[in-house]
Amino acid sequence: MAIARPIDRRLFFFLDRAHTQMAKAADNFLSTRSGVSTAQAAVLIYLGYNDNCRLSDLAEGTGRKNSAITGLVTRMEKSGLVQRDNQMTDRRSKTVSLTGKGWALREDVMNDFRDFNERLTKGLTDSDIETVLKFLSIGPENLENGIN
Amino acid sequence: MAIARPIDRRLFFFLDRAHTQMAKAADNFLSTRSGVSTAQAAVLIYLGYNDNCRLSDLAEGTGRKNSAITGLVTRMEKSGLVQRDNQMTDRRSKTVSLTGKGWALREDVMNDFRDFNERLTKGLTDSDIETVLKFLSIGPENLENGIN
DNA sequence: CCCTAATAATTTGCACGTAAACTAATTAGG
DNA sequence: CCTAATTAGTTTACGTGCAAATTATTAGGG
Repeated sequence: MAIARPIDRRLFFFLDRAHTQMAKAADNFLSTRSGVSTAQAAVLIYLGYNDNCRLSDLAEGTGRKNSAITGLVTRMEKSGLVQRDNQMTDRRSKTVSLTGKGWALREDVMNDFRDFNERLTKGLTDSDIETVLKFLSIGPENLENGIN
Repeated sequence: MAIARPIDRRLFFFLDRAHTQMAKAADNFLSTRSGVSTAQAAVLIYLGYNDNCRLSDLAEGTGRKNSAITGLVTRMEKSGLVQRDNQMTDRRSKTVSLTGKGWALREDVMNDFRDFNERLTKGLTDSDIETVLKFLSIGPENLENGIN
C-alpha cells in the first residue's frame, strides 16, 4: 500500500491523460488550420523526406503497422494528397508519393508544426526539452524489451 | 526554411511517435499481465476512488467524452467488471460500480502500474520527472486556449 | 401550469490503431 | 527446378476515440 515515491503514482495518470489530450489538442490545432489529422500530417512530413518510398518504409518511418498504413494511404489517396504506384523491380511492393496538392499542404503543415512546437515548449528551457525528449524516447525501447 | 532551434523540429516527431508507441507499450504491458487495456484500466482505477459515480463523472474523471464512456462501460459490463444501475433521484442518469471481479482485477492493475512506472522512470531523476510532468500537464491547458 | 432550456445518456458515422488470417510474389535450399 | 519459407500488402474483426444528432428527463421562466 505504501509507495516509495508518490510522484510515480501520478505519472501514469498524467501519461494516460496527456496522451489522449495532447493528441486531441494536436489534432484540433492542425485540423482547424491545414484541415488534416495528425496521422495524415505525419505521412506528409515523412514523404517530404522520403518520397516514392514503399508502403512498408512509410509504416516503419511513422511507427505504424502495415495494416494501419493501408487504410491511411487509401484515405489520403481519396483526398488527392498522395498516390500509389507499382514497383517494377518487385511486384509485391508499391510506392507512395506526394501529389502537387500533397506537397502544397505539407508546406502549411510544416508551418503549423512550428507554431505548435512553440506553444508546446513555452515555459520550458532547452535543458527541460532535452529531458522530455529523453523521457519520450525512453519509452519504446526500454519498455518493450522488458516484456517479451 | 531555416529554423532557429533544430530541437523544435524533433519534438513533434518524438511526440507523435512516443504518443503512439508508449500507449502501445502500456497496452501491451497491461494486456499481457492483467489482460486489460489502458482505457479499461483507467476506469478501474477511477472507480476504485469513486465507486457508484455517474457515467458523466467517469467521463470527466478519465478525460473522455460521454459517448466514449458508453461503449467502454458496455464492453466492461459484458466482461463482468462493472455494472450499471439506475439512479432513483434522477432518472436520466445511471451509476457505474465495480463488481467483485472488477475490484480483484483492479488490485492486479495497480501492481502492474507500479512496475510500469518504475520502467518508465528508469534513468530519470526526481527532478527530471518533475520536468516531464510539467511538460505533460502543459499540453491540455496551454494548447487548447490558444486555439478557440 | 406549461413550454422551453439544459442535462444525461445513447446512437450514428467516421478516423485511426491493433492482431491475425489471407493473397501474391520473391527467395532460399535440397 | 521445385517446394518451403519469407516478405509486401490487404482484409477482417475489433477496441477506442470524436462530433453531431437523438431520446428522455429535469429544471426554470413566463
